[in-house]
Amino acid sequence: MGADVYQAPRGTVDILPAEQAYWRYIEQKAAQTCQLYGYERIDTPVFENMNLFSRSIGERTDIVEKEMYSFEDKGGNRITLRPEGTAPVCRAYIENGMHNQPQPVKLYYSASIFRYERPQAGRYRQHHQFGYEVIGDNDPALDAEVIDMAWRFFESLGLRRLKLLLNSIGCRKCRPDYLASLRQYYIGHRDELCPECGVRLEKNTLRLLDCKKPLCQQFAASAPRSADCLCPDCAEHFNLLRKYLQQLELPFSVNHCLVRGLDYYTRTVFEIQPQTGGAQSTIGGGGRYDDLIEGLGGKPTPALGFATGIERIILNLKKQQVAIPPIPTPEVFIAQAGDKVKNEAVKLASSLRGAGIGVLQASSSKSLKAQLRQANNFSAHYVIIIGEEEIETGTVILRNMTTAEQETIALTKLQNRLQCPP
RNA sequence: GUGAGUGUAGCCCAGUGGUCUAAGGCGCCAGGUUGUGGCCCUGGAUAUCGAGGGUUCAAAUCCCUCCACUCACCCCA
Repeated sequence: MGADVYQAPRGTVDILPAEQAYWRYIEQKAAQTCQLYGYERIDTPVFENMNLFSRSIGERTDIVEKEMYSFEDKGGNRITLRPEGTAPVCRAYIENGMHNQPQPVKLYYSASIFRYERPQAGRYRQHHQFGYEVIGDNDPALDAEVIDMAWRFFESLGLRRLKLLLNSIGCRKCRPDYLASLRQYYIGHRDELCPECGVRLEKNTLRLLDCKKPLCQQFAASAPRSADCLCPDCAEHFNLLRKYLQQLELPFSVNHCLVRGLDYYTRTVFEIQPQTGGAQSTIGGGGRYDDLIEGLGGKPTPALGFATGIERIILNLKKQQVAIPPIPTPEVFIAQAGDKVKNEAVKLASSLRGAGIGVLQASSSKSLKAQLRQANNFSAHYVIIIGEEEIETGTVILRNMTTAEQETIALTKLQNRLQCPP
């Protein structure tokens, strides 16, 4: 690479003006949805102490083992750029004594997430997640609400043809027994598994279930199912959740191979995916993490949440050709005829802006023809033409760029005319 | 981290060893008479052909290394 060629680091992108309409659209829908369900926004630091993530996500997950951006700062602290959003929110909940607030506490965030991965479409080293957490209540109706909210959010964006996958992976009481029987089952097929699954068998038994190799999928299909091995409390919780989801007419399907990559999940896990899509198709997912807050040093506190990747949402909005409202630009353009009137043009622009009217100014060196072309390129609806003749009579020419009609109008009436067009 | 593909102006792309001091389209800029856009016409600017090195009389075209992107694995949003 040339010594003086600068490019954005691998896996990062500039979000250019042309893309911003998507971001603003999603941001706005997210905030609306959150308000509808009673969530308040929280912003946590971009970096945290490393052990917050290794303890919460799981020491032996891929995220912690090989994907974190970690470094030592000048004070010798082990720092990590946040690789997910839930643990920081839980840390903030504990640190700020939010258990003293009325429970549950409902928080949402929209934040940059950092993971050192090999970039692909829909996968970046810096990406953005919108997520929300409801902390301090174990009511399965809240699980249903969290899922319903995610679904409603995607619908409000105009995304269609999504599918909702659901599973329950039990709690610390019943999961060990389930994992033991799963392990037992897979040990019986050890020699037939793919090499990766051989490793998973030792390292992360649950993940055996979502291997994509056809043969491994056959084993997964007849493997013991977590939902069949729940303790009475978890079974009741899962039953109620499904009942509520049916009430809400959410088209979920229980997928017993659905497990998630972070260790803190308990009971409910779910994912939302487009019906067609490549490898990184999941646009959002979440679940319950009833032990996480306690694990981070808080009081035992049930909680659950959801997160979605903005870049993947945009990918799908484009794929489904959803029309996005454009970001408004100034409607008025001031052109000047002759260079002696620049002073007046500058004053006029400022006074209109002071009245809340968006204004662009023409480049003074351009011909009037070029200024009009410039106005057209910027999609101005009105062009104000100001020249020496106009200044003498205290008027301007107001040209409507859509109808190509124009009139001479007194300067004193201009503002009113632009604010209340006939 | 593994495997495969790709990389020519702001964008889309032609070009597979000499006629390439690189073609076309979009976009941009300017003109088509004196103070008026969009269509049309004419003209113009913009490319160290991803970077570095090598082979050759000759390289955008062949080889090597690196960088980036895309796809799959892996993982996940």
